[in-house]
Amino acid sequence: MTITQLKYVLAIAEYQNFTAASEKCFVTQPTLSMQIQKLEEELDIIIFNRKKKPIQLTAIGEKVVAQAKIIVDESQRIIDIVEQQKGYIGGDFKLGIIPTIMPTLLPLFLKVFVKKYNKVNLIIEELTTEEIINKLSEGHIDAAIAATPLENSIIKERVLYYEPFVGYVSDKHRLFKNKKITVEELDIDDILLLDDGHCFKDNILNLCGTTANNNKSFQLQSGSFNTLIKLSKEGLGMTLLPYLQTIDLSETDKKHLREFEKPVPAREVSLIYHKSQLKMQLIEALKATIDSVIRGVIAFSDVKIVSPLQHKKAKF
Amino acid sequence: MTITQLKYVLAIAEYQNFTAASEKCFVTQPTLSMQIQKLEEELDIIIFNRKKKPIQLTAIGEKVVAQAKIIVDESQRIIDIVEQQKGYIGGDFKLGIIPTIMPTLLPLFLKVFVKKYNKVNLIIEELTTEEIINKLSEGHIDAAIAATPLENSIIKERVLYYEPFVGYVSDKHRLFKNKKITVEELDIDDILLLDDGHCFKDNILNLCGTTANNNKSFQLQSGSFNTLIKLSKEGLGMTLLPYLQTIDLSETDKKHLREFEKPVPAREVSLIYHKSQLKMQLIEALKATIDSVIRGVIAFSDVKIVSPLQHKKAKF
DNA sequence: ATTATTGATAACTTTGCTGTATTCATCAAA
DNA sequence: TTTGATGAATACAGCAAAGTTATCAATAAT
Repeated sequence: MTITQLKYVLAIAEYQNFTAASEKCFVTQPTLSMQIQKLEEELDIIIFNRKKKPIQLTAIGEKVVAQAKIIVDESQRIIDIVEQQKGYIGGDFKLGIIPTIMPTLLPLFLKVFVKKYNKVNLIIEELTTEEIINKLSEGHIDAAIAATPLENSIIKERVLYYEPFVGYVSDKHRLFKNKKITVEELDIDDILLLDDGHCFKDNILNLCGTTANNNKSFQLQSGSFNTLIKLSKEGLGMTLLPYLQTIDLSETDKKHLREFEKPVPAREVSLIYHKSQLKMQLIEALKATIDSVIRGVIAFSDVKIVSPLQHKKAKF
Repeated sequence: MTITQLKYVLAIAEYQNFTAASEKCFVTQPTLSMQIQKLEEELDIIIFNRKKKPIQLTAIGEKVVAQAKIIVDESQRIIDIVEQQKGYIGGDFKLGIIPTIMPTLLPLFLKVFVKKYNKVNLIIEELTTEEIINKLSEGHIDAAIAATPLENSIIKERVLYYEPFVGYVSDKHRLFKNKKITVEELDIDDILLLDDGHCFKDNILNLCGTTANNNKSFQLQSGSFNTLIKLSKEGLGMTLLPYLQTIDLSETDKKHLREFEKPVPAREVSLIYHKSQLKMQLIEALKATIDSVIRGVIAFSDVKIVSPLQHKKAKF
């Protein structure tokens, strides 16, 4: 049994296809066939049921794959440990970021980070929370930035900051006259929301304690806050923005912003990574960088955390 | 990096000698030299300091060895998992037992166990608690039976039974007239003890709350309970026996036994194994066997646990 | 100074992984 | 039923890498 064989097993289990897996492993398909056969013979078991299309794991195959993941992870870690000891911060670092954080947070830390850690090849991908969870567990990304808590046992979370929600209210809106707004004054039916799939939408639904928005006069969802702001100006309702989205608005737009009364509802934004804690020194370096830049932008204050998990309020 | 290389690293780290390690790995010494060099080159570190005699681990070598242990353990486990899934209970099983348990417990379960699990090649070794801890952590034995708790973080414990202490009192002794005895009546200075190194001796010292026995009129220690009994008969004091030692005594000897008042002081006897939980199915099988035979011999009752750790009373 | 011990090196053998080419099995469509 | 497409297994050759034997070099012990 070799680590290479175990990596092959994991690749095949993931792609459910020898040929596709072989490409990802940078070997030919017969190589995989042979190595899997050897491993199956050595352990005297059958890992894959090739009869089914696509190929399936046998019951025992499932267990072998689970253990193989541990072994491969731990063997990756030995390199990690060595580099940490050498004090070297470098190599590829794949980071996923959810769409509602990406455009506002990235400009804040990117320049600082790549300058400080110029040996790191940072690869950033915009992903939904769901995609992030999948890619983290498969090891396709090393870490991600998302709204938390996720309550996922394979993922570890390190809180970066709490980002308050801010109301954007058109001058025709009933709340425009108020200097500050409260959660109780919100009416889910006149709040413009992002597309399904954005966890920021779920944040707001949770904030309002609503599960569905059936009794709305129109159904209109957008993937961009700019669109929501424009629609709001047209008098189609108000919207809620995460704080970082508001700092670059024009002065005229800023007149439409309404902060919440304390405790201000906020989302928790965290750096998340696989529990196996690979690339920890890179993750620590990234967290330190973001911590340092965010300190000048968001002041910690009296906030009330709203969970991104659908229909669930965060316990705090 | 291969699992084989990591095994070589572990062997060399353990024996601090390439030649000795090579024998244990069933390869020649140059093989080890070359493979270690390859690994060191791949990781771009030096694992062993060959200048010193015997060879020493470098700082980073220590970390690599620790991680290598994890990887090798986990890769061993994959075989374990497969066999468990196949429902196969077999293979070598190396069991250590402390001297004060060995002669009394072994006859109780050995026959039953080897008959039921005839595919298992049981290898039993009489070892002190200290030797057991060393051998367990090095992986030289799979499990052991000893007095617990040990409070060792790499060792897991499964309690088998609580074995009461029983006094053996000669007819000239001041306690002979009593039907039952109490801890308070004991005088450490007239109790005959086993050799140093036997944890049963430490049990008794803890029981009496004594750290040393300086003010004794004579120094006489033995490695066998039979000797202690004989000396006791000579009027040289009383002694304490673990319950299982008493059931095979002659009828005359039994007249000298004095049970304790409840709560009866007792030692906790456990099946212990490495926290990595290799060979779990065998360990479970052994525990089940011992559980079944011990039930007819020791009735659980009101006991007070005495710790085997020197100068430390067990919290319960 | 001599001998013993022990790790490194060199030359050579053997094992076995990998790639190319091909075959085989399965399933779906004609 | 035949045919074609897809995807895994097989055959075989080439080569990289692990292993062995023999020997050297360095250090420690007598």
